[in-house]
Amino acid sequence: MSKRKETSTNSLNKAILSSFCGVVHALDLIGGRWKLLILYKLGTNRKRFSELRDQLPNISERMLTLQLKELQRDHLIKRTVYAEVPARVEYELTDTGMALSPIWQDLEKWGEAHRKTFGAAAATAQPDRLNAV
Amino acid sequence: MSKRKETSTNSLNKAILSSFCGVVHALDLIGGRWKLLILYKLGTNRKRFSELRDQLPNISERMLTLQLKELQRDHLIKRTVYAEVPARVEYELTDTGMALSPIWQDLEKWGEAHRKTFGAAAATAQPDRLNAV
DNA sequence: TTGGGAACGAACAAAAATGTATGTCAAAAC
DNA sequence: GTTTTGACATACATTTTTGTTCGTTCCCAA
Repeated sequence: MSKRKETSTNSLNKAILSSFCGVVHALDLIGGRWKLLILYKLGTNRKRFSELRDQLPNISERMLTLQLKELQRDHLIKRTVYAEVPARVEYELTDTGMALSPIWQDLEKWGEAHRKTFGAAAATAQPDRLNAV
Repeated sequence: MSKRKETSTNSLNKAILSSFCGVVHALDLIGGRWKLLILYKLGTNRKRFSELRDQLPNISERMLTLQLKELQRDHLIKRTVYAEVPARVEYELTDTGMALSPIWQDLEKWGEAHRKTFGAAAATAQPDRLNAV
């Protein structure tokens, strides 16, 4: 989120791919470690910063802040500040964010099925090196 | 893919989240810059290494190799080597990989719709800093 | 006997993502 | 006047991902 080099091949590839394929664009918006989880938590009802922090295992405040800011920038969530002291801030899904919901429900099913079939071992198992025909 | 530090908070978080939520597990498998694109290219029919390389804008051979290896490890694609000279290798989706297809078709729609609505400007626009109530 | 193409592997370098520690702000409670 | 609280900001360190360059192998064809 901070310092980037806009001219790196890395950045350029990202932009190219993102403009050329909707899926990649989508992944850009919801990718990363925490975003889908945050959206998921907000799926049912609006939550405040501290609630999210407490419900997301191990997230640091910095990460939460960054992700929320990006999600807001990309119009997936809406942020509301209440002028109280100490401040209270609430987050909720936008319509665009809600539109994702059926998709990650399917993805959830697929992911669970995959895990049940292949187990955690899949993460370390090596593929056959040669299966010639 | 190469040297990791299995004990870092980073790695641990990844593992924790992945085991606790199917969506995160799924994102683990199809995330990254190229994987969904590769799956997409293989969606219609099996392709060989060089075809993929030529059809993916700007991908390096190394990246393609790495991604293919991981996809194979995770049972999303199947690799077949023909004992010819020079070697010919073909890749195709497994059933698990195919099962993803409806999902990324929805994701594609969502991504396109998002881009049309918010445009490329979304990537640089800043959210309102304060919208007190 | 050199040269070629296909599909990689290895060493290295750059960039991006993630995590840690500490500081800020306002006003109200003590 | 010191402390407390929620929601961050800032500086910095670490880890992971992505990209670059070169080398390798196999046999056959020129």
